[in-house]
Amino acid sequence: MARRRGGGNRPVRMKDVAKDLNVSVVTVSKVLRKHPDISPATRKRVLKRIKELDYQPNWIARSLVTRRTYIIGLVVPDLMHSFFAEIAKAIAQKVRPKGYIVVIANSDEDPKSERQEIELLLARRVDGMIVASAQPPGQTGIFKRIRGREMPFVLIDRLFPTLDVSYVGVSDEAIGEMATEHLIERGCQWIAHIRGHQITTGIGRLKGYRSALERHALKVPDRYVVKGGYGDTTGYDTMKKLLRVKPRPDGVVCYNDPVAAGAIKAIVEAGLDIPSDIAVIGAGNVRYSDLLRIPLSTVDQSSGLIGEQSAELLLELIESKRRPCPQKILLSPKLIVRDSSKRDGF
Amino acid sequence: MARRRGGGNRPVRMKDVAKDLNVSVVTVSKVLRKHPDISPATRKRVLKRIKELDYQPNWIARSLVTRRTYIIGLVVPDLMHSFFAEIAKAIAQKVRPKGYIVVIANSDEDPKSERQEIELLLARRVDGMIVASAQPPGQTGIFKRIRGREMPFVLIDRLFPTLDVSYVGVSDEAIGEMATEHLIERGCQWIAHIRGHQITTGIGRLKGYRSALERHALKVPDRYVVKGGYGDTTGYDTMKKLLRVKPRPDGVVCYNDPVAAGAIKAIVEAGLDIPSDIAVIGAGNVRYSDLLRIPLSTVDQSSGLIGEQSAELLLELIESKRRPCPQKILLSPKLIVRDSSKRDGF
DNA sequence: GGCTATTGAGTTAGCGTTAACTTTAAGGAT
DNA sequence: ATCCTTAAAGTTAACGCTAACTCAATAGCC
Repeated sequence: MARRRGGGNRPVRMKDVAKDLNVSVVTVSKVLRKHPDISPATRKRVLKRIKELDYQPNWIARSLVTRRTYIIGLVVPDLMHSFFAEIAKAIAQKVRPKGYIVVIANSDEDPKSERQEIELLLARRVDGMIVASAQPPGQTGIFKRIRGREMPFVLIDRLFPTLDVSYVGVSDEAIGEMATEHLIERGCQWIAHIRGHQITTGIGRLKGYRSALERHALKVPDRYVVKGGYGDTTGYDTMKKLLRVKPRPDGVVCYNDPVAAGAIKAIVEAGLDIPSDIAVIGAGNVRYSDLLRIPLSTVDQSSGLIGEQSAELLLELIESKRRPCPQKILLSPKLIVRDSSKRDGF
Repeated sequence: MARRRGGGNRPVRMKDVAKDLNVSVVTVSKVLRKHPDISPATRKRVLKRIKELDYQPNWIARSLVTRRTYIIGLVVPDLMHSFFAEIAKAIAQKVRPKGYIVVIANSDEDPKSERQEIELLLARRVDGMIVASAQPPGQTGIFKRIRGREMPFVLIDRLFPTLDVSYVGVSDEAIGEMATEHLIERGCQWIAHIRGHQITTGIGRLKGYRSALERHALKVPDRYVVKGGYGDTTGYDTMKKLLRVKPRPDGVVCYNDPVAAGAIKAIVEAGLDIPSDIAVIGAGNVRYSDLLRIPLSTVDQSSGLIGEQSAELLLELIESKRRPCPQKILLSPKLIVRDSSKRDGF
């Protein structure tokens, strides 16, 4: 009994292509998959008919059989941060030629919401995932769950050292060190640090900040290190607090560029000059960083490269039969000096 | 004959849940779909077993039967423009509770690449699409194709007036008018305009710019209107050209904020003061706009609202049996005055 | 008590494709 | 002529799920 829902003209199926050609569905399927079975003559006939009917293979049906969705999940903490937007773009560009599409999930820096997003992607049976995680350092449960499902995945930006998984990012310690080192060279003595939350990147950069100070035998009390968030508003608020610390800081290493942008606003509003009173440096080399009130010195994390490399790694994990060993790729940060730190050294 | 590929422990299926419970697969399916057939007792037993086995329904198989993918395609010209990133975020947030995921495709402002992305989404049989199109005004072929496929879709940001489709955005003419009007009020006489390319938004804003000038009986020669691109670099270059126009413009209406940011850079580099020498206004109220070198006046396009509304519209199109009529929603722009235009009027 | 609803299941038949196997016909070697 | 190989198809049975239908048992009614 023909059972046909909805009145509309349904999409063309292989069956339709095969019918007037007097070939079987399998023949059409084989043509599409470039199976060597088919003779050039038949292939040509089939291809012609496919074009005539504007046939497009049904990915869903195909997925059901092959167990491949050709969907890649990307989980980021904040798509509006151009750092992640650029990564997303690079990933999509990299995987597109191979037929993959990218689903982007936002966690809003919330560990729980991130876990939900990941669960959803698991349920959707994506072929692999790339995750910039907002989980606190110890919390690796969700990653173990991903691995339990035998789902290929690559972590980016935020490293979980105890976990043996593929990773692409820059060394956060190097970032913190490079930024701090730069301010020291520029003659800053009382260098403050607006740090991120308890996630790995925040800790790494703090560590780098400390080790740079130590190497130069600079003693800076703990009150110069304050917790900020990830955005400009928190950067603004935190900087205001820092301005009351005595002696006043003459340099600030910010967790990232948005925070730095907020900090700059606070400093300018206080009537102070950047960089002569206070030098500022951020991280991430966010778009517009050089268009800010005071062009912002920053440490570049080469987001495009992170996207590309992670996509490459993931594709390898997905497409190779024998799962390759997890690989950790550490890219090196790059110092970009703009006005916000351009002051004479000693 | 059992035919089982790959050694691994395959995901749990309905069959597995049903087996030791002595119920049929359909019963399990009905429980999951909240079908009223099932008694509370059976439902409970099934739910318990589902949890025990950590069963997750297979979306692919479900899609094949229901002809619904619960995937929504979003096509934007540039994900790195925070205007679009915010829209993307808002859309994802809106549709997530209903079980949809969002696939983001970047067209890079290239009409051809946009068409390819749309074709891909069609082939993937997404449930609906939201498109901020980069097609030139006349080119509506691709939209007709989408409609031919009976695929629900909503245009955003860029309107194609000749097309009878759903749309959400702000009136570009209103944007251009509001921005220009503002500069006139602030006493600018020689107001230049850096316009976008030949896409609808560019034309609309130009029109608004012209009608505002007209209403105030201001005669501004055509050489004050120059074509820019969409980004800061082109804004920078174009502004440099504008600075050589005599008499020098004392106000610039920029196509969008990135262009304005570039223009600001050029003006400042030329040793001129903003806003006393030249007032600048952009459009889009991009993140960081108030953190720019000179905090940028702008016309807000309420990107979040665009995302929300378009998602709502699309869901209606998808979920209602009888396709509702195309609806055009025009949001009103909002003037945001910051330093770049804060000068005394006449 | 016989007849008709109602409840709570189960049966059957796909959805559109592919993997694995089978078939047919032609060609070549012996 | 017989056997074996190969090329070029076709057949069959899933993939995991749901829609539509069927069925049995209980309940309700006069």
